[in-house]
Order: sequence, then structure tokens, then C-alpha cells
Amino acid sequence: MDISRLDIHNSDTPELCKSCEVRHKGMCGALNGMELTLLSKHTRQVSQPAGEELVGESTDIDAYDNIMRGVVKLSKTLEDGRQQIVGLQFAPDLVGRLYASESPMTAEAASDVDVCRVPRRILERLIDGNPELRKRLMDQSLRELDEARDWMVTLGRKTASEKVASLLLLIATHLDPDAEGERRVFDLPVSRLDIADYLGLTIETVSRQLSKLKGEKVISITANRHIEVLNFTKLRVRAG
Amino acid sequence: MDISRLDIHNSDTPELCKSCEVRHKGMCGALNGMELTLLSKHTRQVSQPAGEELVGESTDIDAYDNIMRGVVKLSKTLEDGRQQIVGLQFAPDLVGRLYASESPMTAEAASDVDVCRVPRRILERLIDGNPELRKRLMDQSLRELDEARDWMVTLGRKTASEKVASLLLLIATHLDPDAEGERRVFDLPVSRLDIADYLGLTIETVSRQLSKLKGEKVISITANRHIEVLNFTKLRVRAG
DNA sequence: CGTCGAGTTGATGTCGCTCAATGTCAGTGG
DNA sequence: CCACTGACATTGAGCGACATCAACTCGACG
Repeated sequence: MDISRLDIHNSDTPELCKSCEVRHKGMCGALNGMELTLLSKHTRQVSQPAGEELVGESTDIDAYDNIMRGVVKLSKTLEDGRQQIVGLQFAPDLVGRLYASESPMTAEAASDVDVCRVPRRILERLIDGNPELRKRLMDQSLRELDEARDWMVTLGRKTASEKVASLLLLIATHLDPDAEGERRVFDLPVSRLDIADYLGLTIETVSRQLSKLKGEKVISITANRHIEVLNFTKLRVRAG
Repeated sequence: MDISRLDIHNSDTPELCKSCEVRHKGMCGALNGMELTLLSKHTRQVSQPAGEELVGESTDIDAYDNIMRGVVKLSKTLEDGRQQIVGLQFAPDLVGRLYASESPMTAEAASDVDVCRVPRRILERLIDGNPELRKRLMDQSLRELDEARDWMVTLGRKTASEKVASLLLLIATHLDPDAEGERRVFDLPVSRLDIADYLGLTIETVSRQLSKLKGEKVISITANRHIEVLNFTKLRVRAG
């Protein structure tokens, strides 16, 4: 039986983690050929359109998702429906609370995403045996902690216009890490409601602040989602 | 030369991590006799009164602090002076950003604290050689990440009165984890300003909300800092 | 006592929320 | 081609929660 026919990943030279970026910075870059082969035998690629849930709040975790493409939003909801987005994850992050049996939050595709779904046991076994992988995941966790704490400052102490500027800055730097100069161009991977839920604001306030930034020629907006940053320095100043 | 005279920790049976709780749940509980001895040779106990800084924002990290007693607050400050507390740490937590050369935030004694100060290199060497220690520190980091994200919901989506109730709840559960029934008694380890900076409010608003909870017989306050929770269930409801 | 820091309480102001109307655009069907 | 629809976004008017500013209380300490 030729297992390579069953799954695109079941080949001798695994197709997993194809992109250069993912290979270099992501989890798979820490694996040797044997480990990649093991992984490929148990992994399947999953594509989810924007809005689909990957992991529900307080549901069992039986797999982790390695983001190959797209943006994932992590959110928590109060009983009465108030929602707060507590993080955005970009390729090549790993989605899922390590070592917990139950997810403390919802993970949802913000844009269309492709992920590699790894069974929990498999990943945890790989972690135990591979110090380099362990280090990368530890680094990701610590980076997420730093980002969460930075965002606490934004949520607790910044004004609405600083919040919106901060988010544009965050997305710009994540989607285009090594751009230079004053101009940045990108598509917002999230809706106005998501922005509001990330910033602890309402969609109306977000809209007003975006319009204000537009009026002051700091950014220009076309087709609702397409952002051109005209003056990156000014945007950074406005982010507080 | 009798080195045991030089440092209270330099003895054959190290006096480090004396308390039962610390020994069981803290970092030192993961160490064997040899490791404890190594640690004791390089560790010194430091006592800081409330308000003293342990690590400054964007200063070099050359040591980690293991909390033996007291409460440490972690905070970040914007250029214009606005401050946000991004975490509280209790015994037996380890203070300090692992694997970073520079601290992303200020760590300051909220109450009077005693810490064991461990040189960075020593701790990192111990981590490399001890899977159990590694796991405990990973767990602490992941727990801090969970707490930071929970707090983002509080900061972004809760009202002032829910915020204050949430903080009382947080402190009550940390200072007295396995209490039962409706009553809790504790002393606030932080000032009104700290509370305000943790909740993203002003001291006046904090004060008014505390007075309201007092008026509604949910808590009673004596001597500014001494809190008696009269109705824990009601407090939990108010926390949202 | 007088002073000082921490906390409380009151009066007033304002930023962001609420509610409601309007605009934009893609999709659908006549 | 245009009308209709529904999802999403923008804009405006009014209001309320929290901030700001200021006065006052209280205990600690010289």
C-alpha cells in the first residue's frame, strides 16, 4: 500500500511546512527528517474560511494547529455576551494552550486560514524529545505573554484614538515585519467588530477614529479593508 | 574557612526555600539536594520594603527573584507617565522575564517582600539540566499568560464596579486559595493608586466603588487596607 | 499641635457609548 | 439593466460613566 496516496503529507520527503518563512521561524524548523516524517504521518492540513471556529472556549483540546497562512483570533466572552479578543496569531504560530486539557478561550479564523493540525499526544511527545522545539515553543509563549502585557497597557491606559493607532501599528508590523520608510500597505485581516472587540471599544468609535486618521492624512482607506499608511512616524506618535 | 558563616544559605542542608508551601509548589521543590546546594552557594536573600524596585523597565536582567514572602507588582509606563500594572506575583513565583537580556517591565515590591536572588546564569544552567524545574517554569509562564488574558477581558470589557470586584476576587483567591464559605478576610497588599493602575481607573473611581460595595454590605473595610468579604457569592456576581 | 501622605467625597466636564439614520457594496432575481 | 436585500460601515445627536479638579477627613509622626 502506497500511503503517500492517502494524505498529501505521507511522503518520504514531507511536504509539511513548505514555505520558507514557516520552515525557518516556525515549529517545524526545529525538527529533523525523522521527526518531520513522524509528524507528517499524523498531521492533516485543514483550511478554514474566515469566521470558522478552530477551538471553542472550555472545550477539550485534542490537537494543536500550526498556522500556515492567515490570521487567527483568540477571544473570550462573558456570560452576557461581551467579547474581548485577547490575541491575534499569525503564521507560523502554534495555536492552542500547551499542557491544558481544556482551552481557556475560543480560537477562530479571522481571515481564511490554512493550518496543520497536530494531535496533542504527538506534539507533546515531540516536545519531550526535542530541546530545540521546546525552546521555540517556550519562546512563543513568552512572546505572547509580552504581547498580552503590552496590550494591557493599551486597554487600560490609552484613549480610543491611541488604541486604533496601536492596532494599525501592530498589524502593519506583523504583516510586513521588515518594511522601511513611511509607507505601509496591507489589508486588515479583521472586521470592524473584531477591531472593536480587540480594543475594548464599539464599532462606531473605531469607525470615527479611522475616519479621523483618514481626515488627517495619516492613512487612507479603500474598500473598507485596504489600508495605506501614509505617515508611519505620525501613526507611531498617535499610538502613544 | 567556614563558608557557612558567610551566608545563611551556605550550609550542607540548605536553608533555602524553607516554607512548606514554597518547597512544595515553588521552583525549589523541583531540585535535588545537589542542585539546592549549588543554588544556595550563589543565592542571597534580599528583603525589600514596599515600594522598592526589584527590576527596572528596560534594564539588564542579571538575576531572577524567587518570591518567599510578599507581593510583587509588574508595571509598564508610557512616556507621559500613564502607568499600567500588568501583573501581581505572589510567593512562590519567580520574578523575571526568562531568556531575555532586558526586562520588558518594572518589578516592584507591592508589600514588604523577601526574595531569593538567583544569578541568571545559574538558574538557566539549572533549567537546562532539570526537566522538572523546566516544566514548573513553563507552567508558571503559561499560567501568567492565562491570567494576563483574563485580565484583558476585565480591562477591555468590564465596568468600574465589575473591575473593582474582580480585583478583590483575585486577591482573595490568591491570598487564601482554599478558603470556603461566604467570608474572606485579608489585607490589601497594594495601595489605592496601585489598584487604580491595575484596573485602568483613577483612585477616585476605585474609592467610590469600594464605598459602594461597603454600603451594599458585600464587604467591610477597616483601616483602609483590611478587607472582610461578607458575601463572596455576591462579590463573584458583581465581578461579571 | 502642625504637617504630611493616603483616602474619601462632591461638583463639574468630557470621552466614548447608545440609539438611530444613512451610506456602501456584493449578491440575487426580475 | 435595475430594484431589492442583507451585511457591514459611517455619521450624527444625546447621554451617562468615569475623569478631573477641589475640598475635606483621618491617622501617623515629629
